[in-house]
Amino acid sequence: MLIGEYIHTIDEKNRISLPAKFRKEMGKIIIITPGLDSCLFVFTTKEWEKVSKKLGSSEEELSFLKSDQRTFNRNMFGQAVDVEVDSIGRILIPDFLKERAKLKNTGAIIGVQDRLEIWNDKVWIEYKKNAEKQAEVLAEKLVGKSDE
Amino acid sequence: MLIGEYIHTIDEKNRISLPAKFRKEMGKIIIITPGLDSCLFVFTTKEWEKVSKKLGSSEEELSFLKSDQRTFNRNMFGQAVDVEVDSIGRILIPDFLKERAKLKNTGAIIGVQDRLEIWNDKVWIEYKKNAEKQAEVLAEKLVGKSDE
DNA sequence: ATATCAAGTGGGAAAAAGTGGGAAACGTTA
DNA sequence: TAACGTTTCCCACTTTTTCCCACTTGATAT
Repeated sequence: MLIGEYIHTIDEKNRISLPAKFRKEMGKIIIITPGLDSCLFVFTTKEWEKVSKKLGSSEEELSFLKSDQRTFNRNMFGQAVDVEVDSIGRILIPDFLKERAKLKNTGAIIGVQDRLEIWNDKVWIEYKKNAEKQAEVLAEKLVGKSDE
Repeated sequence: MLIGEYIHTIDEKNRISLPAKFRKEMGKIIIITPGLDSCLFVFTTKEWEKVSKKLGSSEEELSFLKSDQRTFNRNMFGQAVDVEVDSIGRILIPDFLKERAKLKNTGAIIGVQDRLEIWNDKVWIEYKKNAEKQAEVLAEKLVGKSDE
């Protein structure tokens, strides 16, 4: 399971180190796509197959989505790239994806269960503040459940 | 069952000793996550599996399509970390969690049934005072009127 | 009281992770 | 085909993390 948060440098060649903890699980080839909330999603090839199957399959599943999410889904396929992790664990972020997520000299790499997300680190910090508040409510449910 | 309260040092390398009484039950790998009331939750891997399963990103649906789910998952997984207990019973608290719980040089480690909590010890002391008062009030309610 | 042991704390050295950059390989264009 | 810009590969430096050893303290037993 991919968990945790790391701030890493993006160098002049658009390379960023995959945190060592994630390398084994991510494997040699990864898929980067534009994500929701102006971050990038990073999938293993295996996870990507699942995702693209589900997104592509039934119209019903898509029907309840908002229009901007539909737009996102189209982009997701069109803008997806497969990238090879280099010998010391770095990946190359194409310019158009870098711009898309407004990435600059540093980025936050987040483990979210079975995908990674890459954020502009400042945007991430801001996002987190709000997420905390919302999460507290849900967390109470969680703790309650674990006692059953 | 994990019970009791201990105040331990957090050293310059962000290490804190797991109280000896907790070590056997916690095992070799533990999961730390943000908890309620700005403390940290510490789960055994087993307990964590339960918890993360209960959240159940439902298999049929892509969890990242819903905004609330994204927020929750980012907080839940992105702010969690798995840590190995070292050979003499210490764990390492990542900076982002240390900040989140406002931990300084010492922390309170509390056994709460099947998880631990790590608090800023001063905050913990304060919290306890209130908890005591509330307990008295709640006890009276329980004994007195059956509903409000 | 002293020796012993377990628990907690601190810190140095080795190893790993992260970062930067040069040079070879590739491809494109004039 | 030569010149130029990109990309890829590899090496080297720096920082961080991990591992291990040793000291301190407090409780227990003799």
